[in-house]
Amino acid sequence: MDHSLPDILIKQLNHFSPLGDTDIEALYDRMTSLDIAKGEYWLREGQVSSHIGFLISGVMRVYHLANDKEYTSYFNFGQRNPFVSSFTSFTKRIASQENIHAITDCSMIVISHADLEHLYETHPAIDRLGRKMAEYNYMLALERIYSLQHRSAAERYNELLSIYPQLVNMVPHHYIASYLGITPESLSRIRKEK
Amino acid sequence: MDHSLPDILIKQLNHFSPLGDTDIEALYDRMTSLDIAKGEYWLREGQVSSHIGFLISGVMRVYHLANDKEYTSYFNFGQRNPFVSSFTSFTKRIASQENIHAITDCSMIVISHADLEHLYETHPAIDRLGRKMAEYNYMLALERIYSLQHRSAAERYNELLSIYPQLVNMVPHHYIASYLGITPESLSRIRKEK
DNA sequence: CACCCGCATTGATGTATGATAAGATTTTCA
DNA sequence: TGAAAATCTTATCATACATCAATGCGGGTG
Repeated sequence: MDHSLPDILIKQLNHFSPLGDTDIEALYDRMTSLDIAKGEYWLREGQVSSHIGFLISGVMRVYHLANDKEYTSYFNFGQRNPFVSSFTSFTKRIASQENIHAITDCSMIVISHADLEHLYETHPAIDRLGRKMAEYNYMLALERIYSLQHRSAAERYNELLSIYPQLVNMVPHHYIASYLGITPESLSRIRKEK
Repeated sequence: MDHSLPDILIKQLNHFSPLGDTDIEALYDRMTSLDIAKGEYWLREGQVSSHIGFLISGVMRVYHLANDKEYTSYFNFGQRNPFVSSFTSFTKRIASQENIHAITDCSMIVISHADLEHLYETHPAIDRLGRKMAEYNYMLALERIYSLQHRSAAERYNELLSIYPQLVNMVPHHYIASYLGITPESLSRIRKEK
Protein backbone atom coordinates (compact mmCIF):
# COMPACT_ATOMS: atom_id res chain seq x y z
CA MET A 1 0.00 0.00 0.00
CA ASP A 2 1.07 3.60 -0.24
CA HIS A 3 3.12 5.18 2.49
CA SER A 4 0.23 6.16 4.64
CA LEU A 5 -0.31 3.59 7.34
CA PRO A 6 -2.36 5.41 9.93
CA ASP A 7 -0.39 6.83 12.81
CA ILE A 8 -2.63 5.05 15.24
CA LEU A 9 -1.55 1.68 13.87
CA ILE A 10 2.15 2.47 14.10
CA LYS A 11 1.69 3.96 17.51
CA GLN A 12 -0.20 0.96 18.82
CA LEU A 13 2.19 -1.58 17.35
CA ASN A 14 5.16 0.33 18.74
CA HIS A 15 3.46 0.28 22.07
CA PHE A 16 3.36 -3.50 22.02
CA SER A 17 6.94 -3.85 20.88
CA PRO A 18 9.32 -1.30 19.37
CA LEU A 19 9.84 -1.52 15.62
CA GLY A 20 12.72 -0.24 13.54
CA ASP A 21 12.35 1.73 10.34
CA THR A 22 12.95 -1.31 8.17
CA ASP A 23 10.28 -3.22 10.07
CA ILE A 24 7.79 -0.45 9.51
CA GLU A 25 8.85 -0.25 5.87
CA ALA A 26 8.16 -3.98 5.53
CA LEU A 27 4.76 -3.54 7.13
CA TYR A 28 3.99 -0.78 4.64
CA ASP A 29 4.68 -3.19 1.82
CA ARG A 30 2.49 -5.98 3.08
CA MET A 31 -0.49 -4.35 4.73
CA THR A 32 -3.46 -2.95 2.92
CA SER A 33 -6.35 -0.89 4.03
CA LEU A 34 -9.86 -2.22 3.82
CA ASP A 35 -13.14 -0.46 4.41
CA ILE A 36 -16.27 -2.41 5.16
CA ALA A 37 -19.69 -0.85 5.07
CA LYS A 38 -22.17 -1.34 7.88
CA GLY A 39 -23.83 -4.72 7.59
CA GLU A 40 -21.24 -6.22 5.26
CA TYR A 41 -19.47 -9.47 6.06
CA TRP A 42 -15.72 -9.90 6.18
CA LEU A 43 -15.78 -13.63 6.87
CA ARG A 44 -18.45 -16.30 6.62
CA GLU A 45 -18.65 -19.57 8.52
CA GLY A 46 -16.93 -22.34 6.59
CA GLN A 47 -14.29 -20.14 5.01
CA VAL A 48 -10.68 -20.22 6.08
CA SER A 49 -9.77 -16.84 7.50
CA SER A 50 -7.13 -15.50 5.12
CA HIS A 51 -6.38 -12.16 6.77
CA ILE A 52 -6.03 -10.65 10.17
CA GLY A 53 -7.19 -7.10 10.65
CA PHE A 54 -6.33 -4.12 12.78
CA LEU A 55 -9.40 -2.02 13.38
CA ILE A 56 -8.94 1.70 12.83
CA SER A 57 -12.52 2.79 13.33
CA GLY A 58 -15.98 1.31 13.72
CA VAL A 59 -17.33 -1.76 15.46
CA MET A 60 -16.99 -5.32 14.22
CA ARG A 61 -18.53 -8.42 15.64
CA VAL A 62 -17.51 -12.06 15.59
CA TYR A 63 -20.28 -14.57 16.11
CA HIS A 64 -21.14 -18.18 15.74
CA LEU A 65 -24.44 -19.70 14.67
CA ALA A 66 -25.97 -22.75 16.34
CA ASN A 67 -29.50 -23.96 17.15
CA ASP A 68 -30.90 -20.97 15.30
CA LYS A 69 -29.12 -18.67 17.72
CA GLU A 70 -26.27 -16.26 17.38
CA TYR A 71 -23.46 -16.57 19.87
CA THR A 72 -21.39 -13.41 19.91
CA SER A 73 -17.76 -14.32 20.54
CA TYR A 74 -16.65 -10.76 20.88
CA PHE A 75 -16.70 -7.22 19.58
CA ASN A 76 -13.81 -5.33 18.12
CA PHE A 77 -14.07 -1.76 19.18
CA GLY A 78 -11.70 0.98 20.20
CA GLN A 79 -8.09 0.54 21.13
CA ARG A 80 -8.50 -2.13 23.72
CA ASN A 81 -9.42 -4.83 21.27
CA PRO A 82 -8.26 -3.87 17.78
CA PHE A 83 -7.29 -7.28 16.37
CA VAL A 84 -10.03 -8.64 14.16
CA SER A 85 -9.91 -12.30 13.27
CA SER A 86 -11.31 -15.74 13.60
CA PHE A 87 -8.08 -16.53 15.32
CA THR A 88 -8.16 -20.31 15.36
CA SER A 89 -9.14 -20.45 11.69
CA PHE A 90 -6.46 -17.94 10.77
CA THR A 91 -3.73 -19.66 12.77
CA LYS A 92 -4.51 -23.29 12.06
CA ARG A 93 -5.69 -22.77 8.47
CA ILE A 94 -8.98 -24.52 9.10
CA ALA A 95 -12.56 -23.61 8.27
CA SER A 96 -13.95 -20.94 10.56
CA GLN A 97 -17.04 -21.62 12.62
CA GLU A 98 -17.46 -17.90 12.99
CA ASN A 99 -18.85 -15.04 10.98
CA ILE A 100 -17.34 -11.58 11.10
CA HIS A 101 -19.33 -8.56 10.05
CA ALA A 102 -19.32 -4.81 10.42
CA ILE A 103 -21.86 -3.38 12.82
CA THR A 104 -21.00 0.15 11.74
CA ASP A 105 -18.95 1.39 8.83
CA CYS A 106 -15.46 0.12 9.55
CA SER A 107 -11.95 0.86 8.48
CA MET A 108 -9.22 -1.74 8.93
CA ILE A 109 -5.62 -2.39 8.02
CA VAL A 110 -5.25 -6.03 7.06
CA ILE A 111 -2.51 -8.50 6.25
CA SER A 112 -2.72 -11.96 4.73
CA HIS A 113 -1.58 -15.08 6.51
CA ALA A 114 1.16 -15.69 3.94
CA ASP A 115 2.45 -12.13 4.19
CA LEU A 116 2.41 -12.20 7.96
CA GLU A 117 4.31 -15.48 8.00
CA HIS A 118 6.81 -13.95 5.62
CA LEU A 119 7.28 -10.97 7.91
CA TYR A 120 7.70 -13.30 10.87
CA GLU A 121 10.41 -15.18 8.97
CA THR A 122 12.30 -12.12 7.83
CA HIS A 123 11.84 -9.63 10.66
CA PRO A 124 12.52 -10.84 14.18
CA ALA A 125 11.11 -7.62 15.59
CA ILE A 126 7.79 -8.41 13.96
CA ASP A 127 7.92 -11.96 15.26
CA ARG A 128 8.35 -10.46 18.69
CA LEU A 129 5.49 -8.08 18.06
CA GLY A 130 3.36 -11.10 17.24
CA ARG A 131 4.32 -12.63 20.55
CA LYS A 132 3.39 -9.50 22.45
CA MET A 133 0.04 -9.29 20.69
CA ALA A 134 -0.73 -12.94 21.41
CA GLU A 135 0.23 -12.47 25.06
CA TYR A 136 -1.97 -9.40 25.26
CA ASN A 137 -4.94 -11.16 23.74
CA TYR A 138 -4.39 -14.08 26.07
CA MET A 139 -4.49 -11.82 29.11
CA LEU A 140 -7.71 -10.22 27.88
CA ALA A 141 -9.16 -13.70 27.44
CA LEU A 142 -8.18 -14.64 31.00
CA GLU A 143 -10.08 -11.64 32.33
CA ARG A 144 -13.13 -12.63 30.38
CA ILE A 145 -12.94 -16.21 31.62
CA TYR A 146 -12.82 -14.99 35.19
CA SER A 147 -15.81 -12.79 34.61
CA LEU A 148 -17.90 -15.52 33.00
CA GLN A 149 -16.88 -18.03 35.63
CA HIS A 150 -17.61 -16.03 38.72
CA ARG A 151 -19.74 -12.99 38.10
CA SER A 152 -23.49 -12.56 37.70
CA ALA A 153 -25.00 -11.30 34.47
CA ALA A 154 -25.59 -7.86 36.00
CA GLU A 155 -21.99 -7.67 37.13
CA ARG A 156 -20.75 -8.65 33.69
CA TYR A 157 -22.95 -6.00 32.13
CA ASN A 158 -21.57 -3.33 34.44
CA GLU A 159 -18.04 -4.43 33.68
CA LEU A 160 -18.75 -4.05 30.00
CA LEU A 161 -20.21 -0.61 30.61
CA SER A 162 -17.13 0.51 32.48
CA ILE A 163 -14.74 -0.85 29.86
CA TYR A 164 -16.61 0.32 26.76
CA PRO A 165 -19.01 3.05 27.90
CA GLN A 166 -20.01 3.99 24.35
CA LEU A 167 -20.47 0.47 23.03
CA VAL A 168 -23.95 0.01 24.42
CA ASN A 169 -25.19 2.97 22.39
CA MET A 170 -23.65 1.69 19.19
CA VAL A 171 -24.72 -1.92 18.87
CA PRO A 172 -28.08 -3.67 19.12
CA HIS A 173 -28.73 -4.88 22.64
CA HIS A 174 -29.37 -8.44 21.67
CA TYR A 175 -25.77 -8.62 20.46
CA ILE A 176 -24.62 -7.36 23.84
CA ALA A 177 -26.80 -9.93 25.56
CA SER A 178 -25.33 -12.70 23.47
CA TYR A 179 -21.82 -11.49 24.27
CA LEU A 180 -22.66 -11.60 27.97
CA GLY A 181 -24.10 -15.09 27.60
CA ILE A 182 -27.67 -14.11 28.46
CA THR A 183 -30.95 -13.52 26.62
CA PRO A 184 -32.08 -10.11 25.37
CA GLU A 185 -34.95 -10.25 27.86
CA SER A 186 -32.58 -10.70 30.76
CA LEU A 187 -30.46 -7.80 29.59
CA SER A 188 -33.56 -5.66 29.37
CA ARG A 189 -34.41 -6.48 32.97
CA ILE A 190 -30.87 -5.77 34.13
CA ARG A 191 -30.96 -2.40 32.44
CA LYS A 192 -34.28 -1.55 34.02
CA GLU A 193 -32.87 -2.07 37.51
CA LYS A 194 -30.59 0.92 37.18
CA MET B 1 21.03 -27.26 35.27
CA ASP B 2 22.75 -30.43 34.12
CA HIS B 3 22.29 -31.76 30.63
CA SER B 4 19.22 -33.75 31.33
CA LEU B 5 16.16 -31.77 30.31
CA PRO B 6 13.41 -34.34 30.03
CA ASP B 7 12.72 -35.56 26.52
CA ILE B 8 9.10 -34.68 26.92
CA LEU B 9 9.95 -31.01 27.34
CA ILE B 10 12.20 -30.88 24.28
CA LYS B 11 9.66 -32.84 22.30
CA GLN B 12 6.79 -30.58 23.29
CA LEU B 13 8.71 -27.38 22.67
CA ASN B 14 9.89 -28.64 19.30
CA HIS B 15 6.32 -29.42 18.48
CA PHE B 16 5.39 -25.79 19.05
CA SER B 17 8.29 -24.44 17.07
CA PRO B 18 11.49 -26.12 15.89
CA LEU B 19 14.60 -25.33 17.89
CA GLY B 20 18.23 -25.59 16.82
CA ASP B 21 20.94 -27.20 18.91
CA THR B 22 22.19 -23.87 20.19
CA ASP B 23 18.68 -22.93 21.25
CA ILE B 24 18.31 -26.14 23.19
CA GLU B 25 21.75 -25.63 24.65
CA ALA B 26 20.70 -22.17 25.83
CA LEU B 27 17.58 -23.62 27.38
CA TYR B 28 19.69 -26.18 29.21
CA ASP B 29 21.68 -23.35 30.74
CA ARG B 30 18.71 -21.35 31.96
CA MET B 31 16.09 -23.86 33.01
CA THR B 32 16.06 -25.71 36.28
CA SER B 33 14.00 -28.56 37.55
CA LEU B 34 11.76 -28.10 40.54
CA ASP B 35 9.80 -30.67 42.48
CA ILE B 36 6.88 -29.67 44.64
CA ALA B 37 5.31 -31.97 47.15
CA LYS B 38 1.58 -32.46 47.36
CA GLY B 39 -0.01 -29.58 49.21
CA GLU B 40 2.94 -27.20 48.85
CA TYR B 41 2.58 -23.74 47.35
CA TRP B 42 4.59 -22.45 44.45
CA LEU B 43 3.12 -18.94 44.49
CA ARG B 44 1.07 -16.99 47.00
CA GLU B 45 -1.31 -14.13 46.35
CA GLY B 46 0.49 -10.79 46.58
CA GLN B 47 3.81 -12.09 45.29
CA VAL B 48 5.11 -11.25 41.84
CA SER B 49 5.40 -14.45 39.86
CA SER B 50 9.12 -14.81 39.19
CA HIS B 51 9.13 -18.03 37.18
CA ILE B 52 7.09 -19.81 34.60
CA GLY B 53 6.92 -23.57 34.74
CA PHE B 54 6.51 -26.49 32.40
CA LEU B 55 4.77 -29.34 34.14
CA ILE B 56 6.37 -32.74 33.69
CA SER B 57 4.14 -34.72 36.02
CA GLY B 58 1.42 -34.19 38.60
CA VAL B 59 -1.47 -31.77 38.90
CA MET B 60 -1.19 -28.12 39.82
CA ARG B 61 -3.95 -25.68 40.50
CA VAL B 62 -4.21 -21.92 40.14
CA TYR B 63 -6.87 -20.25 42.23
CA HIS B 64 -7.99 -16.92 43.55
CA LEU B 65 -9.50 -16.12 46.93
CA ALA B 66 -12.43 -13.76 47.39
CA ASN B 67 -15.45 -13.54 49.72
CA ASP B 68 -14.15 -16.54 51.64
CA LYS B 69 -14.36 -18.60 48.48
CA GLU B 70 -11.83 -20.20 46.23
CA TYR B 71 -12.14 -19.53 42.54
CA THR B 72 -10.17 -22.08 40.55
CA SER B 73 -8.72 -20.40 37.47
CA TYR B 74 -7.43 -23.62 36.00
CA PHE B 75 -5.60 -26.86 36.46
CA ASN B 76 -2.30 -27.80 34.93
CA PHE B 77 -2.38 -31.43 34.06
CA GLY B 78 -1.08 -33.61 31.27
CA GLN B 79 0.23 -32.41 27.97
CA ARG B 80 -2.65 -30.25 26.95
CA ASN B 81 -1.98 -27.58 29.50
CA PRO B 82 1.62 -27.80 30.69
CA PHE B 83 2.43 -24.11 31.24
CA VAL B 84 2.16 -23.21 34.90
CA SER B 85 2.01 -19.56 35.79
CA SER B 86 0.09 -16.63 37.06
CA PHE B 87 0.49 -15.28 33.58
CA THR B 88 -0.52 -11.66 34.07
CA SER B 89 1.68 -11.33 37.14
CA PHE B 90 4.59 -12.98 35.39
CA THR B 91 4.25 -10.92 32.22
CA LYS B 92 3.45 -7.52 33.69
CA ARG B 93 5.61 -7.88 36.79
CA ILE B 94 2.76 -7.07 39.13
CA ALA B 95 1.49 -8.71 42.30
CA SER B 96 -0.43 -11.88 41.63
CA GLN B 97 -4.01 -12.25 42.77
CA GLU B 98 -3.62 -15.98 42.43
CA ASN B 99 -2.21 -18.82 44.43
CA ILE B 100 -0.55 -21.81 42.80
CA HIS B 101 -0.18 -25.07 44.64
CA ALA B 102 0.47 -28.72 43.97
CA ILE B 103 -2.53 -31.01 44.25
CA THR B 104 -0.32 -34.05 43.84
CA ASP B 105 3.44 -34.40 43.95
CA CYS B 106 4.63 -32.42 40.96
CA SER B 107 7.72 -32.13 38.85
CA MET B 108 8.35 -29.02 36.77
CA ILE B 109 11.01 -27.40 34.65
CA VAL B 110 11.07 -23.69 35.40
CA ILE B 111 12.70 -20.55 34.10
CA SER B 112 12.90 -17.10 35.62
CA HIS B 113 11.44 -14.02 34.00
CA ALA B 114 14.88 -12.46 33.59
CA ASP B 115 16.33 -15.60 32.02
CA LEU B 116 13.40 -16.00 29.68
CA GLU B 117 13.70 -12.37 28.58
CA HIS B 118 17.37 -12.94 27.99
CA LEU B 119 16.66 -15.96 25.83
CA TYR B 120 14.05 -13.99 23.91
CA GLU B 121 16.65 -11.29 23.25
CA THR B 122 19.40 -13.60 22.16
CA HIS B 123 17.58 -16.47 20.44
CA PRO B 124 15.00 -15.54 17.83
CA ALA B 125 13.87 -19.17 17.64
CA ILE B 126 12.95 -19.02 21.31
CA ASP B 127 11.16 -15.74 20.81
CA ARG B 128 9.16 -17.48 18.14
CA LEU B 129 8.54 -20.41 20.45
CA GLY B 130 7.15 -17.92 22.95
CA ARG B 131 4.81 -16.60 20.31
CA LYS B 132 3.56 -20.07 19.47
CA MET B 133 2.98 -20.89 23.10
CA ALA B 134 1.08 -17.65 23.67
CA GLU B 135 -1.03 -18.31 20.59
CA TYR B 136 -1.72 -21.83 21.78
CA ASN B 137 -2.76 -20.68 25.23
CA TYR B 138 -4.92 -18.01 23.68
CA MET B 139 -6.76 -20.58 21.57
CA LEU B 140 -7.34 -22.76 24.62
CA ALA B 141 -8.72 -19.72 26.43
CA LEU B 142 -11.10 -19.00 23.54
CA GLU B 143 -12.51 -22.51 23.81
CA ARG B 144 -13.06 -22.07 27.50
CA ILE B 145 -14.78 -18.74 26.98
CA TYR B 146 -17.15 -20.31 24.49
CA SER B 147 -17.93 -23.10 26.90
CA LEU B 148 -18.62 -20.78 29.83
CA GLN B 149 -20.63 -18.43 27.67
CA HIS B 150 -22.95 -20.90 26.05
CA ARG B 151 -23.00 -24.27 27.75
CA SER B 152 -24.80 -25.55 30.82
CA ALA B 153 -22.93 -26.75 33.88
CA ALA B 154 -23.59 -30.38 32.97
CA GLU B 155 -22.26 -29.83 29.47
CA ARG B 156 -19.14 -28.17 30.81
CA TYR B 157 -18.59 -31.06 33.17
CA ASN B 158 -18.88 -33.58 30.36
CA GLU B 159 -16.47 -31.57 28.26
CA LEU B 160 -13.99 -31.66 31.09
CA LEU B 161 -14.48 -35.40 31.43
CA SER B 162 -13.79 -35.96 27.76
CA ILE B 163 -10.70 -33.77 27.73
CA TYR B 164 -9.16 -34.97 31.00
CA PRO B 165 -10.81 -38.31 31.82
CA GLN B 166 -8.46 -39.03 34.70
CA LEU B 167 -8.60 -35.61 36.31
CA VAL B 168 -11.85 -36.19 38.19
CA ASN B 169 -10.29 -39.08 40.06
CA MET B 170 -7.23 -37.08 41.04
CA VAL B 171 -8.51 -33.82 42.47
CA PRO B 172 -11.14 -32.98 45.11
CA HIS B 173 -14.50 -32.41 43.54
CA HIS B 174 -15.03 -28.99 45.02
CA TYR B 175 -12.00 -27.82 43.03
CA ILE B 176 -13.60 -29.16 39.89
CA ALA B 177 -16.85 -27.42 40.75
CA SER B 178 -15.07 -24.14 41.25
CA TYR B 179 -13.30 -24.57 37.91
CA LEU B 180 -16.65 -25.12 36.24
CA GLY B 181 -18.08 -22.06 37.97
CA ILE B 182 -20.64 -23.96 40.06
CA THR B 183 -21.03 -25.11 43.67
CA PRO B 184 -19.92 -28.52 44.94
CA GLU B 185 -23.57 -29.37 45.59
CA SER B 186 -24.47 -28.76 41.98
CA LEU B 187 -21.58 -30.85 40.76
CA SER B 188 -22.68 -33.68 43.01
CA ARG B 189 -26.16 -33.56 41.48
CA ILE B 190 -24.78 -33.49 37.95
CA ARG B 191 -22.70 -36.55 38.70
CA LYS B 192 -25.67 -38.38 40.17
CA GLU B 193 -27.62 -38.00 36.92
CA LYS B 194 -25.27 -40.27 35.06
C1' DC C 1 -9.67 -48.55 67.84
C1' DA C 2 -12.23 -44.22 68.20
C1' DC C 3 -12.55 -39.72 67.22
C1' DC C 4 -12.12 -35.98 64.15
C1' DC C 5 -12.44 -33.24 60.23
C1' DG C 6 -12.58 -32.33 55.56
C1' DC C 7 -15.29 -33.83 51.90
C1' DA C 8 -19.32 -35.57 49.41
C1' DT C 9 -24.09 -36.16 49.34
C1' DT C 10 -28.98 -35.19 49.98
C1' DG C 11 -33.10 -32.46 50.80
C1' DA C 12 -35.76 -28.15 51.11
C1' DT C 13 -36.17 -23.77 49.51
C1' DG C 14 -34.77 -19.34 47.17
C1' DT C 15 -33.29 -16.71 43.18
C1' DA C 16 -31.40 -15.59 38.76
C1' DT C 17 -32.03 -16.42 34.34
C1' DG C 18 -34.41 -18.88 30.35
C1' DA C 19 -38.60 -19.66 27.41
C1' DT C 20 -42.59 -18.12 25.45
C1' DA C 21 -45.72 -14.81 24.03
C1' DA C 22 -47.56 -10.31 23.44
C1' DG C 23 -47.14 -5.55 22.84
C1' DA C 24 -44.44 -1.17 22.22
C1' DT C 25 -40.93 1.26 19.99
C1' DT C 26 -37.64 2.30 16.55
C1' DT C 27 -35.56 1.74 12.08
C1' DT C 28 -35.63 0.75 7.39
C1' DC C 29 -36.83 1.61 3.01
C1' DA C 30 -40.22 1.33 -0.87
C1' DT D 1 -44.66 9.31 4.33
C1' DG D 2 -46.26 4.96 5.68
C1' DA D 3 -45.94 0.16 6.14
C1' DA D 4 -43.05 -3.63 7.25
C1' DA D 5 -39.26 -5.28 9.76
C1' DA D 6 -36.30 -5.26 13.45
C1' DT D 7 -35.59 -4.36 18.04
C1' DC D 8 -36.77 -3.62 22.75
C1' DT D 9 -39.72 -4.20 26.63
C1' DT D 10 -42.96 -6.38 29.75
C1' DA D 11 -45.37 -10.21 31.81
C1' DT D 12 -45.93 -15.01 33.09
C1' DC D 13 -44.26 -19.27 33.88
C1' DA D 14 -40.45 -22.86 33.91
C1' DT D 15 -35.89 -24.35 35.12
C1' DA D 16 -31.05 -24.45 36.40
C1' DC D 17 -28.33 -23.49 39.81
C1' DA D 18 -27.39 -21.37 44.55
C1' DT D 19 -28.04 -21.37 49.39
C1' DC D 20 -28.70 -23.36 53.76
C1' DA D 21 -28.87 -27.17 56.71
C1' DA D 22 -28.29 -31.89 57.86
C1' DT D 23 -26.32 -36.37 57.25
C1' DG D 24 -22.95 -39.68 55.84
C1' DC D 25 -18.52 -41.15 54.51
C1' DG D 26 -13.53 -41.93 54.84
C1' DG D 27 -8.94 -41.31 55.91
C1' DG D 28 -5.61 -39.51 59.08
C1' DT D 29 -4.14 -39.10 63.89
C1' DG D 30 -4.54 -39.40 68.89
